[in-house]
Amino acid sequence: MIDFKPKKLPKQARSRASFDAMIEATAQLLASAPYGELTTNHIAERAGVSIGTLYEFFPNKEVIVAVLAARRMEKLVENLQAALPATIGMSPFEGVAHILDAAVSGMVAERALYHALLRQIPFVPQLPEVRAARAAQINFAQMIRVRAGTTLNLPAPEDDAWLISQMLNNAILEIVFLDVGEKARSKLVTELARLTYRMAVGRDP
Amino acid sequence: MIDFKPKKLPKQARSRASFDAMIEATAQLLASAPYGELTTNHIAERAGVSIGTLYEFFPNKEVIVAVLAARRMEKLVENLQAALPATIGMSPFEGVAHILDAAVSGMVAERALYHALLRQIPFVPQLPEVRAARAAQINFAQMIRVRAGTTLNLPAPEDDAWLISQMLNNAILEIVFLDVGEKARSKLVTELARLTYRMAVGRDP
Amino acid sequence: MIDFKPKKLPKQARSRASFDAMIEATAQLLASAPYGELTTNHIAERAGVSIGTLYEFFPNKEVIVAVLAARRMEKLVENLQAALPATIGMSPFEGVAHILDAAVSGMVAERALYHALLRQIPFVPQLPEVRAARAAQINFAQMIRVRAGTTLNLPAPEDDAWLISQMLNNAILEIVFLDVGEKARSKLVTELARLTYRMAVGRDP
Amino acid sequence: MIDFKPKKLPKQARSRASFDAMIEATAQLLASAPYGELTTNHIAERAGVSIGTLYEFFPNKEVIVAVLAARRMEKLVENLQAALPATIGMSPFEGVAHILDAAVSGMVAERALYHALLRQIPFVPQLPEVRAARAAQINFAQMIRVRAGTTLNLPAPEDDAWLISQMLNNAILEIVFLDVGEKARSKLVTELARLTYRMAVGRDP
DNA sequence: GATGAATGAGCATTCATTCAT
DNA sequence: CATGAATGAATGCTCATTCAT
Repeated sequence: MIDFKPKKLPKQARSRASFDAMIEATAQLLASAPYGELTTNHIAERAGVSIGTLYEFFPNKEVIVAVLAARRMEKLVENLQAALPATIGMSPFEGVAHILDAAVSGMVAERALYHALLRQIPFVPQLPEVRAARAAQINFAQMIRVRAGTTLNLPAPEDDAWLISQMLNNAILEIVFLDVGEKARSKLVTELARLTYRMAVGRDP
Repeated sequence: MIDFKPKKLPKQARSRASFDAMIEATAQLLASAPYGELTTNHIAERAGVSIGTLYEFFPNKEVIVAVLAARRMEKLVENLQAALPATIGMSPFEGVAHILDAAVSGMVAERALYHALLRQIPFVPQLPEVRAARAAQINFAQMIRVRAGTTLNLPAPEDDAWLISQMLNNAILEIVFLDVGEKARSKLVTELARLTYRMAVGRDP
Repeated sequence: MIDFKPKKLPKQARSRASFDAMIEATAQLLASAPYGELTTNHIAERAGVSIGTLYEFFPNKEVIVAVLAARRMEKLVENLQAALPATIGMSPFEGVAHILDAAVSGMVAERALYHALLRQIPFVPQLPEVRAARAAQINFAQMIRVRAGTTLNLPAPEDDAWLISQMLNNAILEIVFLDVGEKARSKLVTELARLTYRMAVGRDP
Repeated sequence: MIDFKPKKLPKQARSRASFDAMIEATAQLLASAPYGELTTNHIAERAGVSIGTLYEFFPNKEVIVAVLAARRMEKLVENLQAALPATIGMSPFEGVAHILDAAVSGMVAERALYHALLRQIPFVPQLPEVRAARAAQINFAQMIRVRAGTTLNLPAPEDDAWLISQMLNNAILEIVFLDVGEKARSKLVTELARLTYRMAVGRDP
């Protein structure tokens, strides 16, 4: 397996700035052109560093993308964890909606980037950070159980859980990728929560 | 927008054979290596024609891929239409399961190809034939109404239909991409049908 | 082991010209600058072909050099074989001198090239054609036996033969590399023949 | 001509250590990979100093190699001079063998390094220290005259001396480069001495 | 003295595409 | 219709060297 780790981590302030500039340059480029057009020279140019500097920090192009993906995913997970406490007093349905909204909100601002990252780059979905984020997003059982009194009703728990998590992950992405206003998106999230509740419990909330 | 049409369509038998050979060579190559490694020279070589001949038929690489995608998607739609009559006497739940199974079965044999096509190539999901196939696959309302007596129960019909279709499309793909045996896949399809029924009707079948 | 074979051999006249142009461009460049400064782009430019054409024929830089070395070495062997018949009526001493002269004469015109090839490029001495040429050059026993009546007098035949062949090969090269006139070089060749006779027979011719 | 001198010579103990570390790091690297793969960054890393420090002492890469070559050659000359006294009571043949053995023994332990230095690096053979070492090694006349009573018998003294010295130098190197045991090498040295005696005197010792 | 981040010219190599035959 | 030699812009990456700290 390939090791998706940077060559060296920046220690000094100057390095840190260059490192971040390269990551963010990559984010910008991926948001505006397909992965196939991403080149290390463009990244360096956009970041305002020389190509040599880029290779001081990253052993190859894939690692830059991997680090970028990992960063965004970690931020996403933090968002979700930050959103959890607020669900304490909510009904299961409201709780799910709240979490889904957090996931969607965390990505809409960089729709194009997430599309490139998660739908065009072969190795990104395999990255541990990406898998962790998917897992965090779709622990719907936990979301629904937050409010006691509601029992899950899954005839084939393993399969159902896997299917629902796949569907939620993809639905979240599709909602994110959609080019609509804030309000329409919000409505979709609410409906997604209701459909999720139906899938999990077998009746309307 | 780019025009994803071949330069000229083959009329004579010999041309037809070359044309098909190139399309199928592309399918083989995409099934065994990521899109980024697909080259026109390899396609021509694998197809047993010269690179010059390739450019007689196709204006550029993207069009070959687009034609391949369109072909596969059209075949998929035909599969689905062929599966419809058999659902006449079935319950809604059985009908949905039958259609979903037809969709999955139509793709498993070329899992890797469909993965490359639908998850790695930026422009493929936008192709009209691909959109048509998605639409055909997920007209779940039609599937369920096939059997009279069951009423759909969608509080926000537009949004719910869109969401369910997205989830079904992606779930079908995830099931296809999964590396498991025939039996496990079949069980997943059945469960997917149940979850779909729950989403659409609000209770178990 | 690496395969030092060209990608494809030129068949048509046009190809042949390009192929030869690249080999000879390499010879010119190696004659005027050390191996470390040899670049494929320079070779292509000097040969008047594009860099793409170069890689049509050669899989990498080393192979071009290997083909060049093989060509020169084969020519050298032909030279030696052509020089053999003339030694028939000669004394052993004269015969050796004649062969050595053929070897030296075959290289002086491209002194610098042979220096780069045989003294600076790690893999060249291992090439089969180079080894064959060394073997052909120094079969001194055969040279001396050409004239009957003279018996070799080697106390440790194996070691002595190896040592004499090494010394002859290197002496030939040193004479070739020397920047002196035709006459001085010729005198050195004659003396080398005498010393060789002494080594092999143990007395003056 | 390029000046193969270090920028500044180390005066203090600490500098001295760094200087030596860099030279010896270069020796190690050259012994394990061809000259083309030698980089200043690797030298600094292996020596445990920063790349900046390297350029405090050496103006460029070539000079490091030149200093290394000079060091080794000077050591070789010292070896030879140390070996001379022992030849006083020997026969000419024994004396030559003794000196040749000293030359060979001085290099075998670092075969690969001497090969890189003397056969792969364009400028090394031109260095004054290298030329001096070659001269010291092959003053065979002196070796043979050490023992009175033997007269050299060289018809063309100048040419013969030059030729014999070239042949000896190269034969020594070939024996050094050879991958054989101590015993076989020793036998070759003895035979080389005999052949040398034959060349110089015209008969067996 | 010493450091090491930064540089950028330059290298080997690829590949979509053209066009003379 | 078909060929395949030829193109050359562009890519990922290296490494000798500099210079602000």
